[in-house]
Amino acid sequence: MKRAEQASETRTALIEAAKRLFATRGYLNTKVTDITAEAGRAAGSFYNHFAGKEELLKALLDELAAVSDRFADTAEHKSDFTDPDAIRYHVAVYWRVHREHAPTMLALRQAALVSEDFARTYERFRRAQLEDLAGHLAYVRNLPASVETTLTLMGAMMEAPALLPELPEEEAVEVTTRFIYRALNGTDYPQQG
Amino acid sequence: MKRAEQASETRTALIEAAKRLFATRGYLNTKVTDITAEAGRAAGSFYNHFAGKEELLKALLDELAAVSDRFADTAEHKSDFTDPDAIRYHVAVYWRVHREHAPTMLALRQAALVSEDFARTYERFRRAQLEDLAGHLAYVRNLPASVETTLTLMGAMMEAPALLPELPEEEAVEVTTRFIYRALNGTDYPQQG
DNA sequence: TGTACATCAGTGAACGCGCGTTCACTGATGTAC
DNA sequence: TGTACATCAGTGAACGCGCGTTCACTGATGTAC
Repeated sequence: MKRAEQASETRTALIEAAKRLFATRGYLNTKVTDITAEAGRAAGSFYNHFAGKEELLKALLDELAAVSDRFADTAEHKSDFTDPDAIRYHVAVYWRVHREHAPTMLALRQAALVSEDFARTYERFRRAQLEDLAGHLAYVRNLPASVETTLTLMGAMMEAPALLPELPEEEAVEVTTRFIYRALNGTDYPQQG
Repeated sequence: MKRAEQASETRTALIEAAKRLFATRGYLNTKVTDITAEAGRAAGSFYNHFAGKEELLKALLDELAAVSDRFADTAEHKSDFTDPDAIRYHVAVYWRVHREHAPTMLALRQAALVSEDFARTYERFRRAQLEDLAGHLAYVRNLPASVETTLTLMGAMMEAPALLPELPEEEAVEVTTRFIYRALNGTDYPQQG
């Protein structure tokens, strides 16, 4: 095997091992040596690839940023939040990104607790999230509060499908959408037809 | 000064110091020696009063439980969540308890990340919270989802005032109430009559 | 009330565990000629 | 193609820092007589 391949295989193995461990026992509870053990490498090997656990997390965040951008770009999506479909689309995308990258998100949230630096990063992610939603509220006639405040509350609700693990994905997205729709518009879904 | 007084004064000083530090730098970031330093005592003194940082947190949780019970008992409150006042009352109580005990709640959430034991405690708190709300949903005719699911979403929204630090308390409670009212009932507030 | 001893809160230096990180070493891959 | 040397990924024992926890000591309060 070529050296470069070898190195990149180990790097990937470390990242995947880290994700598995972050998902099961959390970022703060995972030691560097846990990661190397899970990846089947020697402890020292870790430092050939990352300066420390923080740097590994930064690598995970880079992955995540790439994916988010991809989503943001593609979407030729409905804008009007008086239309349930427009809300549902955003809830679904948000949920899929977060579920796919659950270990990274969880690690980021935990890292933010003990590191100013990651706290800022987390805040930046949240803001970007909200800005994406901001434009869509302009269509709504009868918001429950100011745009800024409504955004904050709505942003919190976007996490809701994660709280409903016992429901099938589609249903979790649907009830979250309906909850948000009602809160934004002050009515239930419009009659079909 | 009597011995018992002396001991209880030190104990209190340690608890108050811990709360201050938990609030500013978080539970996980606070070391036992930080607490003793903040309280102006020697490091060893801590262990005359608590077996460790965990035991101190348990003492804080006992305080919190006492307060919560007191609130639960007193309240001869409105039950019908088709009435905005009933929702507002719950949002306000929840918010006041959480704000007053913010350092404890934050510590509990952080401790839950690294300890199974505290994770269970946190879950018990959350459940108790939801059960208190459950009875009130029976009045609502047109819930956005099943009672169980609606409860979960509503429970998440109860945290909302904490996300709105720039608003005065009353306003934060009000917008949260309105958001929840709409989501539950599928209409805006009823016309005043 | 006074004296002698016991108890106990508080002290802080020292100990030791856990874990992150280093580093001398190995063996395989790459390069020069 | 072959040989000699250089480079580099990976290894794991060992080192050392940070911090939780202990413990012998001090001095003040409590108790016995």
